[in-house]
Amino acid sequence: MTKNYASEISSPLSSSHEDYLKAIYILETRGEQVTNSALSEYIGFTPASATNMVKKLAQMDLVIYRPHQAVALTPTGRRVALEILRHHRLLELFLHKTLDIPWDKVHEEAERLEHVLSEALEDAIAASLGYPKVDPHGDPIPSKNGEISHTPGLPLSQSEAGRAYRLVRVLSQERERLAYLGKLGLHLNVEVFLHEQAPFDGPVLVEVAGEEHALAADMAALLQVVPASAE
Amino acid sequence: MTKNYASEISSPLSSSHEDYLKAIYILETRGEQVTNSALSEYIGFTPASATNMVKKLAQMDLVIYRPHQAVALTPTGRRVALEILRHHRLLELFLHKTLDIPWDKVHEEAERLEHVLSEALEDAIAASLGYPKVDPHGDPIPSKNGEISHTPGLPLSQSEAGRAYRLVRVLSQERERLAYLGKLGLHLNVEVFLHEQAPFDGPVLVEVAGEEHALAADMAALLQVVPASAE
DNA sequence: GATATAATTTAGCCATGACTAAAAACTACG
DNA sequence: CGTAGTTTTTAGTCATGGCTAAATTATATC
Repeated sequence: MTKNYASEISSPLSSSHEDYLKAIYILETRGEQVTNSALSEYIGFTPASATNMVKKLAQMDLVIYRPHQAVALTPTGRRVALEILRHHRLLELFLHKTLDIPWDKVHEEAERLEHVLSEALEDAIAASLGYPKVDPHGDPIPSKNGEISHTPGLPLSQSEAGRAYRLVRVLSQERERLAYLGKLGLHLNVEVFLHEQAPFDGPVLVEVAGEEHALAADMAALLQVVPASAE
Repeated sequence: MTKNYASEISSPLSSSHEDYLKAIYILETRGEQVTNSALSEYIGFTPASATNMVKKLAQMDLVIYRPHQAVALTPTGRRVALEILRHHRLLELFLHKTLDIPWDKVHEEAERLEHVLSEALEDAIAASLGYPKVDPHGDPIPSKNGEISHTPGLPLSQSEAGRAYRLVRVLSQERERLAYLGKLGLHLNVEVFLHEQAPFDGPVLVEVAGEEHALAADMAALLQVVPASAE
């Protein structure tokens, strides 16, 4: 299991370590405080287990932990998290483009593969895809040295009606949700026309590839779009 | 970690379980008795650890274990071993053909990936490669229902001099050895002309792509060839 | 067939990373 | 500002799968 972590890391990290760091990273980017309960709920283990692991990560200088406080990644911890995220998103795109795995299935596959991806394989995959910037859901792929771009786009639910947009990101990894969107033709980079946004968080009427569909408001909130005219 | 094991298997298997079963399978195919020491040496753990695991595998009806006797796979155990071997060899070929990973590096990569390959991914890979029969070293790929073919071919070291042969299999996974062979142009299916086999296990003089090379006898013994004229 | 040597197994230890249950510490409200 | 309720931590358990050291069993030789 060849790893690429910042050379500062002494002990090798298990998949568990990596999963926790990735989870903390993702929760951090949501802007919320990474409380113990948020973390434990996200990773699907008990709060006691989360505390336990967080303390270990703190000993390795991957997170900053003060009892009863929100956890935070250290720079090194963030590097590790971003490397795993890079693995994950490169794998998602690779599986999608090279093996035609549908976008609603790539997440769970990548979830397991990301921990056993060598440096060499990561590079080969990135090269074979032409050093891509986003995965099949529009999530940005961190660069090899831990930089990550901000994807532009606003929620469809907050966009002006009567205009055309391009779908640039879907903020969900849920299989059923993605499968549903896919069936409507709502793939990445597809053009959608926003007919109407019903008030009081009512359904959103969109047209995709000539067909009209009504989307639940919270579904539309997950669809990040840019005006279709833009570039 | 979606698994494909014969439905008879109750508890899920860890990578360790799978590694042991694969090791036992490989040792069995070598014809030798799978003693505890042979097994422990092959997998690189202590004999005590091997005994321990073999007893667990016996409880799961994956191997037959009688103290102080050679271990043997049960039909179910063989199915599991063959499935992992299928994963391994499909992955080797996939990495080699799709990502241009050299044949001397694919083994160690596949070694980690084979345990986290889902059924769906296995199928997708097999399909994308056109349901191949052998991996980049000429090792046969077990079929989905656990059949495995016998590769024809005889050791180059035992072949008649003055004739042309085609390399159909290399019986080694050692990185350096494979890298060396690759440098000489000795890849799978390449044509070689056997000039001379020096007596008393002396070097073997071969011609590959116009160049002549002297191979150590034990190296030549690992090269399985068929007469070049054959089909 | 006794005994030396080699192989195998047993017994017991350790780290990992999950868990439950109970204790402790925060928060918020009356 | 004290107490109820929630969150977090602690303490201790368990299974896993390595390990070492010691006991046992097989084997092989005289």
